[in-house]
Amino acid sequence: MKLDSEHLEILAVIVEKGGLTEGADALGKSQPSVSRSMALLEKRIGSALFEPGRRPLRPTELGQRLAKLGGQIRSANQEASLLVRRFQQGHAGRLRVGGTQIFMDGVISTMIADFQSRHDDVQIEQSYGYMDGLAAGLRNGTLDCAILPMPPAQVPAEMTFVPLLPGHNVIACRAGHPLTRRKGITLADIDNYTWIAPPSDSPLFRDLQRAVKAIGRDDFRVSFSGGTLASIMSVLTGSDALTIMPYSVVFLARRSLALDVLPLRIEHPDRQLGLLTMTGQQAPAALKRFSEFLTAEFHRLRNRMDHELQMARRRG
Amino acid sequence: MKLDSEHLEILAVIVEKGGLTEGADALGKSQPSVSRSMALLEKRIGSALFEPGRRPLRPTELGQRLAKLGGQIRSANQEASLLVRRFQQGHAGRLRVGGTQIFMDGVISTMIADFQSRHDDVQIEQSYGYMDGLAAGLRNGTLDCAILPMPPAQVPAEMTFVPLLPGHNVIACRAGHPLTRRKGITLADIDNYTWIAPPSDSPLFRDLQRAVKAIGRDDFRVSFSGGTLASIMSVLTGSDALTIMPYSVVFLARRSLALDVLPLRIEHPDRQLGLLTMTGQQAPAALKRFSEFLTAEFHRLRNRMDHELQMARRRG
DNA sequence: GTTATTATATGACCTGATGTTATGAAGCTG
DNA sequence: CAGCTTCATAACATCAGGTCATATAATAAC
Repeated sequence: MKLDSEHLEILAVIVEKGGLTEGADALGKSQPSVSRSMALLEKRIGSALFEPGRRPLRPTELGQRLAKLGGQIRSANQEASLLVRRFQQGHAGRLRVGGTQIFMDGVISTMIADFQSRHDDVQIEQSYGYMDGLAAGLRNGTLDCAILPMPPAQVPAEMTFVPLLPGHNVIACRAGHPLTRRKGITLADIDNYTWIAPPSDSPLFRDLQRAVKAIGRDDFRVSFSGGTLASIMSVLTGSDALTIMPYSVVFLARRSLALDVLPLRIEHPDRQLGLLTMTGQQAPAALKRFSEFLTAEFHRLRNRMDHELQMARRRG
Repeated sequence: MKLDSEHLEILAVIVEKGGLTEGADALGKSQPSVSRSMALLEKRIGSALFEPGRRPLRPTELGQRLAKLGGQIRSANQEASLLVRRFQQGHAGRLRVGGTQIFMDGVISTMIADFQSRHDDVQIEQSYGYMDGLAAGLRNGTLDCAILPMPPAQVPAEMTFVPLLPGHNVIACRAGHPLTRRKGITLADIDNYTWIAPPSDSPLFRDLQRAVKAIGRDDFRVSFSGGTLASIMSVLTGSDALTIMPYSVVFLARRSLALDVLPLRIEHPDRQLGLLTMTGQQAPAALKRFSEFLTAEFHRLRNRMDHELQMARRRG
């Protein structure tokens, strides 16, 4: 025989509050309603839950013990309500975030760390990919959002793109690199150094090809390839090799690594680094939070980058 | 917002079984019923519990977590059902047993120990009293049963008395007492020894008075009084004092103490030691068990006492 | 791709639990 | 014993939740 959990919860409150009337109050129900629920429960189990003929209603031994179980049920139920609320407010949940490797590793991951320290119950599943894969992930529901560089004109119809930062690539090198001491850098200067290549299927790699071509060369010497950001940084700071990177990545990495940027403008399509999501789809609330958080963080990041730019101009 | 515990339980089963249809089966409900319950829950919380457009229904992150809480509720509920069943079968519960001191201490307490070793969840609250107090306790519901000597004719109308043993008192002394070596014991013989008096308000004390009077004396010397069974036994075995006691108490005590019984018949009203309960009242199931248990135990006790009587007759 | 199969959702209907207010009965208190 | 408090009951309305029949949609099979 299955008991009604609701009945047990009511019982728990009555016993806790010390009386049917007070219990009804605490439950926000009318006294007769509660009374009848208990009568029904007693009828079901065929035993008394309360000592008969006692006016401040006192539980029997059985009533007492069932009330305890009712209390367990009650607290589980309350926790469930709480959980729902937190999910809806985005304080809990799962967020599947996809993005391009270098940018995720160099910029987003520290922001995710910040985000999680404020929303400790949001579980983030990160994955890597480029535009096509990420879009597919969004479409088939295995991703909640994607962070990637994108020409605003190419945003798929059913998706929304929130730009976060201009997609500005630079040529990076170790601090103190010989080229940083030159005033005017020439083709020949650059030609003396090898390149660290980003993954060969990445847009960054194509950017590198394009940039080199724009400088007037068809090929370039690759001294290191196939690594993720961590390896690239190690090679970069430990050698005179050059690489191409989003400026934001260099900017942030400079806080802990000795890096520098060559004063050379690189041509590439007008892209924005931003957040891509499915448009109509009802998004998890945590996504909204995450999106707002990223927007704010990138706003700050931009300010800091602009500020540094001012300083650099003043200096030279 | 309060969620329906029933819904959470259903969710738990669905998630556990891996599908709505299987879950409905496991719950013994129809598939549409379960489907609608989930639809209702989703509507209430305003979020999806299952990934949309997945045929073997798969829970969302929120659904997964709520299901876990539903599982907790479910197991508490099941435990409640179990508890009720055990109560009804008398394997659990509380039994308030009252009785006369000497008899409770000397006979019933060991039986209670036996009973509890078989019904480990029955909690026994023992109290002492004599007829009037015990009857009052039964009437006002502070006692579930009483164990006491009673003349069958005096059983109150609203109560039921189950005789367990003839209320046969004897004069006890230490083993090896001088009187046990005599063939015919005379008044004068007894007069040489002092008495250990049972509590002065006990029927046993009145029995002692009556017995002494029947022998032809009006008074008797009391060397010890006011003790419970344990003290009485100590004094009895450590001195030549005599006392009056139910034979059953002496019989059982002899297993571990050096006691003997004087071959003197004591006159007293025709009483039965037995179990007194309220008649109509719906008794706790544990009481029925206890009553049956006592009946069986006393049956065995009687057989053993009879057997010893046979042996004693044969010997002398 | 089309069909078959299986899984889930929906409609129509009925029962029963639960909410309400008004009121009666019974224990507790002074 | 009077009066207060506490609980139970009656009468009624509403809605959750049970059923079966059936539609729809995802997956599997061909």
